[in-house]
Amino acid sequence: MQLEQIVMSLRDEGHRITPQRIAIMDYLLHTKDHPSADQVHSVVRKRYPMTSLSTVYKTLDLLREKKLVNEIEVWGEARFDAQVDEHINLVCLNCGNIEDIDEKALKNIQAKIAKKSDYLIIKGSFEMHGYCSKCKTEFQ
Amino acid sequence: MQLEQIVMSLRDEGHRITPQRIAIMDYLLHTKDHPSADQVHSVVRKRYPMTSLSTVYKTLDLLREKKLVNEIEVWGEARFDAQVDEHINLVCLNCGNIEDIDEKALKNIQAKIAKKSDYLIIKGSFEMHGYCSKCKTEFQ
DNA sequence: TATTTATTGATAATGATTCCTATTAACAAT
DNA sequence: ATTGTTAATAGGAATCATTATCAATAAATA
Ligand SMILES: [Mn+2]
Ligand SMILES: [Mn+2]
Ligand SMILES: [Zn+2]
Ligand SMILES: [Zn+2]
Repeated sequence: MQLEQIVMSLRDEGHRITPQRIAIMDYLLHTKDHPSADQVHSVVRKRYPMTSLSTVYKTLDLLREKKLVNEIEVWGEARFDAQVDEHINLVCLNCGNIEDIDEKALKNIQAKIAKKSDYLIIKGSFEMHGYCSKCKTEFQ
Repeated sequence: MQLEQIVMSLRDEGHRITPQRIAIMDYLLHTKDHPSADQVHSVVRKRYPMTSLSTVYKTLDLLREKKLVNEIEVWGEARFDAQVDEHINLVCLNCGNIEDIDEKALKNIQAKIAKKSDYLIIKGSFEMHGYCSKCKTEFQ
């Protein structure tokens, strides 16, 4: 997804385009990190020092509503993922680094569950926890 | 797992067996709910009014360390699951109810990922979010 | 029964997130 | 280009689940 398209679709829906929103969206679109709200704030601040943490939270909310970012929780903290296609997040129990893994078998499982269960399924979230390549030696 | 076995194993490791711990373990072993710490506290209190929330938190921590309960996060709140075998938790987006689904294909996927990735995998957690049978009519 | 010390309970501290509100600024209309 | 409307922002307070602190209590063991 391109920044320009997102900007246009937001404008279409009557949202205003602000430098803060552009800065936040631009960062999310170009990082493979899965940053927390605070990390987003720190990074965006370097270029646009007038951005407040409140605004970061509200912008992330807006982007989540528009399904432009995905939100996952790690250790009681929200982490944001610009990759919105269904995938598996590998979370490092030591450093908190998150890596994406695509696994097509996921879709099959989800479809099966959706049929089997009484629930009206909206979305799935699959995480695996362990130690990343950098950390696993420390914990052998 | 039986209460008696758990009690013995805790005692073996030098932990003291208190009425509070027994009450908490007993409740978790016999419910299919996925209660929050606060819910555990409320329920246990009816039988053992001398149980504090602090103790509930500390006991849940202990049980998690011993891998006797599993912890998942829903809406920034921890929920505890006495079912520790790998399974899928269906979370209702409206009422917060959680239902278990067994899916043997999960193990295959996890094994595959463990090989494919650089991570040393410790555990997986798979959730699906939607509306339960009671709530889905309201949201059509 | 006395001793040891893990556990408890009450409450303060923490920290991520949400709420509040005066001020600012995007943008449509003039 | 200017104005008016009102969405958006900044920043500080409030919220609330969880963790930390520590004096009092009670399991375990001899
Ligand atoms: Mn991801
Ligand atoms: Mn479960
Ligand atoms: Zn790591
Ligand atoms: Zn429901």
